[in-house]
Amino acid sequence: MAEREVDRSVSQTVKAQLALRDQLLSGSLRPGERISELQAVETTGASRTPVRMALVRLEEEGLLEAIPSGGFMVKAFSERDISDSIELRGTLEGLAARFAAERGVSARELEPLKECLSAIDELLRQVPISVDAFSSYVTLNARFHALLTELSRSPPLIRQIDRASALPFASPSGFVMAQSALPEAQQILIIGQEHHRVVIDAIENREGARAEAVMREHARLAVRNLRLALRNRTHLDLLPALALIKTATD
Amino acid sequence: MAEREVDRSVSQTVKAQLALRDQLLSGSLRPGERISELQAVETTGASRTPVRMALVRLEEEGLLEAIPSGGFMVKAFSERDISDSIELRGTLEGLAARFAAERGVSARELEPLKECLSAIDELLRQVPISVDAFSSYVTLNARFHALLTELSRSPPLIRQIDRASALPFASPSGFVMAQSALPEAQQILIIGQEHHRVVIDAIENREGARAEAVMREHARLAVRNLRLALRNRTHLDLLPALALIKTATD
DNA sequence: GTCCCCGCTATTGTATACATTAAGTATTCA
DNA sequence: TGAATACTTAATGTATACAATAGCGGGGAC
Repeated sequence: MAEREVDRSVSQTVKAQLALRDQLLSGSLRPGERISELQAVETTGASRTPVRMALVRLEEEGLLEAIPSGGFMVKAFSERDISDSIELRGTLEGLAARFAAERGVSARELEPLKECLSAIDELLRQVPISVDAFSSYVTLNARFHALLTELSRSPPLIRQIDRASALPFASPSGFVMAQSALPEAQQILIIGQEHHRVVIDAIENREGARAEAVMREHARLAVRNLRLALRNRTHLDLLPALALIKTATD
Repeated sequence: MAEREVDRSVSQTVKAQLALRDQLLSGSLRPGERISELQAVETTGASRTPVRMALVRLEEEGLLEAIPSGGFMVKAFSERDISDSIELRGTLEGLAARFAAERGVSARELEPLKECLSAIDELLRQVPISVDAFSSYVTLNARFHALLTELSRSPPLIRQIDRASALPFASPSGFVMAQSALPEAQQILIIGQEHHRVVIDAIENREGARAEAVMREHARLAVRNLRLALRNRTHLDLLPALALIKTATD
């Protein structure tokens, strides 16, 4: 094994998993396509054992599907699969927000959330918003949702939300990008930001039901958002995750 | 490899996974305990590769936890972890019930649900209920919940509910058993059965909100149920899954 | 006597060889 | 000529050998 370059800073399994996920989300591998272990070995640089572990993990993650006769194929999703996933995630986040409100959260714990909020406000002042600002928005929004989830203090719930978000298309923030040039885009971001504000307020005032309701509404907004994006396919290239959507023939 | 008996009817990976899960739920392996690959190889009869695949799957399933320095340990759960898991599952089932109601379900699809309902009614007529009848109840109840989940016609949601149920303690039916001899037991089963009846009615009448609400209430009943069971520990041996609960010192 | 360092051992992470099965192709028979 | 069967091949499933690392124990020095 002279020529195999081995990077020992991360495990081969993790390296393979990241590489394969990249390939999946970038669209190098088409939905329904069978994934070849040997090919994966070549493209990832790891050997078969770590590659197989990565494949198992990606299957559990929901990006791959086991073929009964052996091996794995790239999973394909319908538009409804995706909108359901968004709603599902919203439902779980609603539960997290309710837990946070009911169980109580100190002002100190809410601080990072509020910082996120302000930072997003800052970005949204730009009209129309630039691509760079969008990129920052996506990061900040993801951070906001992650922090909110943490406030539930419920490891099983946090874990489950992570899994529901693992399918990257379930990330509401992602879809926004697809329509950055649409006139409705900015408006949608502003409504979403309003939701963020309300959920913090509800948690501060220990209004569990209100906190839950607004997060579910937030997800419904994201679903409308997705529909809009799919009707205006011009910017879909900004959404690598959508490579996993089934083609029209399905 | 003369003496290793190989059963070719199922894959070694699946065999190892089932065997290890058995060990976890039966309490042979204690929470927090590190799991030895070599030992697992001996007890399962599979070789290291399939054992490792099984360990990865069990980690994704939530029964094991990866140790940073390598290997896996048996995950430990607090009482709140478990009650949160039940509520989480109820929330997802509520969404499934709502989807079923909103998207419409034919009378023919509801038939199996109603059969389950009647069968459970039959069992509950026994007062007090026998251990055998309990066992049947658990099976039927699980079937009812699975069928209900299917009605949502949402693969991502079904998948997620399966995962939330994968932690077996999250199965509301399980906890009932722990208190089969308690005076409150029968009453709880009867209330649960009433919930089942209501959710079917709500789905038939396309009342999404009502269908969702009753499933969430159903989960809250299961949580009360769990608390009751834990206060009356005499029958905990009926609940192997609870072997995973952290001991009092945690 | 205690603390630190070195080396050993046990266990995991990785690579690869071997077994088995499924799919594709060619050949033969009807 | 078409269909069925057998053979070949390429892939996955399994087992095991090898490498690296972390934890532990002993010994030495301060």
